Amino acid sequence: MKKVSESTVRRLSRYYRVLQVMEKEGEATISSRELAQREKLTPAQVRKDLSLFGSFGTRGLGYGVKELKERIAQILGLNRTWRVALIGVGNVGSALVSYKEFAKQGFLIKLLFDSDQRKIGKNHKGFLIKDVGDLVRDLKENQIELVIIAVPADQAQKVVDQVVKAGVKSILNFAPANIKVPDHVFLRTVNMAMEIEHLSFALVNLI
Amino acid sequence: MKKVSESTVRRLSRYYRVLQVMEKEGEATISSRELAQREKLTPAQVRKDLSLFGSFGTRGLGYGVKELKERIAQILGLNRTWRVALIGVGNVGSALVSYKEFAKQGFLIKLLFDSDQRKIGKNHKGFLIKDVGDLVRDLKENQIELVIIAVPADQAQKVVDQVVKAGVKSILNFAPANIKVPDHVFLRTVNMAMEIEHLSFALVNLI
DNA sequence: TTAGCCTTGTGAATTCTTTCACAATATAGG
DNA sequence: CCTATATTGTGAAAGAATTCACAAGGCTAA
Repeated sequence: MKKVSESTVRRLSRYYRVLQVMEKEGEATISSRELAQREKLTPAQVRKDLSLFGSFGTRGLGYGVKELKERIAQILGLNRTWRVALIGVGNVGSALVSYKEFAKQGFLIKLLFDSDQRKIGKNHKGFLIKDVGDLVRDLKENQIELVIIAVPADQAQKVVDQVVKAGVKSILNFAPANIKVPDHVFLRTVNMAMEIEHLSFALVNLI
Repeated sequence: MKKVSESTVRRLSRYYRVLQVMEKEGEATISSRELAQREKLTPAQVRKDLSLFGSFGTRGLGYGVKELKERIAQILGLNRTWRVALIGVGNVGSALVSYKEFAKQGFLIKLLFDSDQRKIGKNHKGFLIKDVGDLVRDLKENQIELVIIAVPADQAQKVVDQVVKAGVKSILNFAPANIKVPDHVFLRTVNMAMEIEHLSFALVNLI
């Protein structure tokens, strides 16, 4: 398979959302033109992206909504469930536990961790909060595949090191910190301050 | 000024964070090599990015940490404060109110809105929650420049329309919805499900 | 069946981004 | 002052992503 760029993966996610809506609306097919329109892209871009994974359109007609949706789900790994642990039950962590979209796409939160003795052992939205001290053991025992980090910035690296030690290969980090991981681990950091900085740049420079 | 790409702005945010750390560590200068190393980029990339905005390094020596930090702050619009309103005091909204990084970079939350009658009028972390029905009036009266949307997906477009009507030019959206805004409004959507989908793609395809 | 449309899939062209490579210039030490 | 070393700033080269443009194929309706 040709190299799939970051931007292509990002767009696949967007196509997937459009297709979910289209399916609900009862549409049987969608053309690259329409898909592009909905996401403010070019039809050629859509076709190029999809062509990386094979050719599943019909000339003259477009793509089967259901079929294309299934295919993208398969590409993105959404046609299965993932065992997720969330570390840090503060404001952000707490919001993420309730975030419906995760479960909808098959990301099932199985474990919650915190380091605060007052939280450990308590029930939070149906989950027992576990001690971050037992992280390595518990992640392994529960075959966690994916971890979400929502701890304060100054604890993030230490926690990530434990997560890596437990053999987890994929980490989504919400701590505003510069985390280092070995090459074989895939880390994505979401920094909300960076997003808002982009907006202020736009306000200052573009508008 | 030459066109500044999305990726460049994103990297400027990252440089800014490194420089904050460097300044605290008491470093007076930093070279493009060191800055690149810390962010896993190439020195040429760093220099190209900075050169878009002028030349403020010294050959043979590097960049003055304090000076460069100030300069990037100015470019990104962080050398001032912004008046921010947050709409939707649910799980995500609530987390964002407490998110320290915003205030640290000068994004000051001035108003909170919700549509839930049980929340309106109540105090939330020191803010009076206002009625989303009065959005247009209150945003104008309080000279809000930047709005953060954290309402459920199905209400997002309606709320954004009001925000645009109030003359706000910059919107940060956390609702998992496809929002449309006029060309003169700058919208950024953070979709946490998309971020985690990237991780599952990596797990399925790359690792 | 044929004419008229429409839409995919994809090489080629174009545009955008990153990296290279080096002249220009600063510092440090003798 | 001179030499060795470091580092910027930037055209040019290379590489990546996007868009163009069109042949190939399929649908509809008479």
